[in-house]
Amino acid sequence: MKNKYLVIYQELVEQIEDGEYKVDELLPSENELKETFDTSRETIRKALNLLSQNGYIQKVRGKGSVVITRNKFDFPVSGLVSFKELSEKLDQNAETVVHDLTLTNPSRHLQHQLQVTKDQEIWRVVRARHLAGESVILDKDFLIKEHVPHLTEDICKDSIYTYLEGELGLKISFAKKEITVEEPTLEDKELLDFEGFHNIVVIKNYVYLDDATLFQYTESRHRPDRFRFVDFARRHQS
Amino acid sequence: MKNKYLVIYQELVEQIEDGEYKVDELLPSENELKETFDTSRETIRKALNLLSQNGYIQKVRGKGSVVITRNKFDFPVSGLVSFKELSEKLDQNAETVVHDLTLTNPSRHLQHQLQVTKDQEIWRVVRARHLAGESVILDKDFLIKEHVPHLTEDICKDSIYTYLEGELGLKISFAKKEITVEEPTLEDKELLDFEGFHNIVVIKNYVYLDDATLFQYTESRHRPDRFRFVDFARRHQS
DNA sequence: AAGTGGTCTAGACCACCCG
DNA sequence: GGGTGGTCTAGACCACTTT
Repeated sequence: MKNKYLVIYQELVEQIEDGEYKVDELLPSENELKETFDTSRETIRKALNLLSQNGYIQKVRGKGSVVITRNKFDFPVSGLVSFKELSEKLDQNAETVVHDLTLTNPSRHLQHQLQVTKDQEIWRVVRARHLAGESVILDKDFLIKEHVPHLTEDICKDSIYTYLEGELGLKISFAKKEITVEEPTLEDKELLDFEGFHNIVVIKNYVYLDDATLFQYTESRHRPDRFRFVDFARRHQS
Repeated sequence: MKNKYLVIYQELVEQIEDGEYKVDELLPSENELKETFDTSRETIRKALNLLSQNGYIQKVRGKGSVVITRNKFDFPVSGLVSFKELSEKLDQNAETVVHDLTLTNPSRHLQHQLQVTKDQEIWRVVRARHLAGESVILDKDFLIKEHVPHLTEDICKDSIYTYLEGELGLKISFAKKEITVEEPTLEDKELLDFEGFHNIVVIKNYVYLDDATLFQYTESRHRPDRFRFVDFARRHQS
């Protein structure tokens, strides 16, 4: 509990989710909130901007902050979410099978994607994700060894992210994501239950650390029926 | 040219894109920028936060603002982009065929999606988008007549967004987007050049106005080879 | 006219990084 | 220790909506 504006943000999120402020209602004005939280208006505005960015409110000039609908199906695939968090949200029987966990030198393609030289060692992790008894997602992770000296099958079966952020204290700050639909490869057909599906959804992720260094490249290959992406785009200035 | 922080933002974007600041280099510090732009630090910070949100820089505590790579293929499909802007970016021969432009009463499904009653009239617009001579995208737009009294084929052939924002002065503020992969419908097969493709990428858009009212529901149906989505996700606080 | 959010200012203290 | 970005403050003026 440090940052005032974060505390205020969390407090307001809770109140909205508890239904204390309903959809289409107005939040108290910034001046009122300033008083109730005993702070300055700019700090209140920081908290409100967070609410706005995360899809809780829409600010309207001259009126106030309107509470808006978060879609029912609004689970946050948008942004950075690991399979572990995701399967917990979806509340399904989830299992992970590790097919490969090796140290290699990067191919030319990977050298380019990860911006490394051919002499830097790279972890290659291939995992199949099972939901409701079917193998539906193939995750291929490539991590720069320099940042991740150790990696075991147990870590990969659980969640690499949890390990990186928890044990290693690495701070992941942002990711660039590219989504395309492609023909399945032989590897896809081998490791996934494909049953007559003709395409595969490929999500390429470039993951950056807090200090702006690129350290991981991931391909997450989804059977099309098990793919859904939700995005929340706010219009900014030109 | 009004908002100081926007002017500063645009100035810095230009300098970065012109290569005055290169990838992995630091921008001048906030205090220096404060002086050069003759303003306060908070205003500089507002501009820098915009740069950060739009993927130009990564701020590192104790060091400065690092310029980061925008991928070469980084055309902004992320966020709200109309077909017109998109085809201009891609620099292809683009054409739009209007297949339907009618006023109807909403089906039960649409009543739900648009949150309207069955008595409110709705524009139904169906357009096929042609790129390089092939019909590859099917756009189905549903607009609430209350907000858009007039609509002509010419407007639809050009860009509905341009008309709404330009002529009508409507301000679009944000959209919720959902991407899935589905089986093509008969309509898809009729109106698109499908040639052996087995899936279709469906992008459902819920578009909101400045005052937080929902006014449009759109389905954009892409042939899989013509679909690509780029996202830039920043990790925020818990 | 009163109230709302949007912008801008000048100053302060802090946590962090680096030489 | 000096510089950096992160947070917070108290106050000001503006554009907009509502009564």
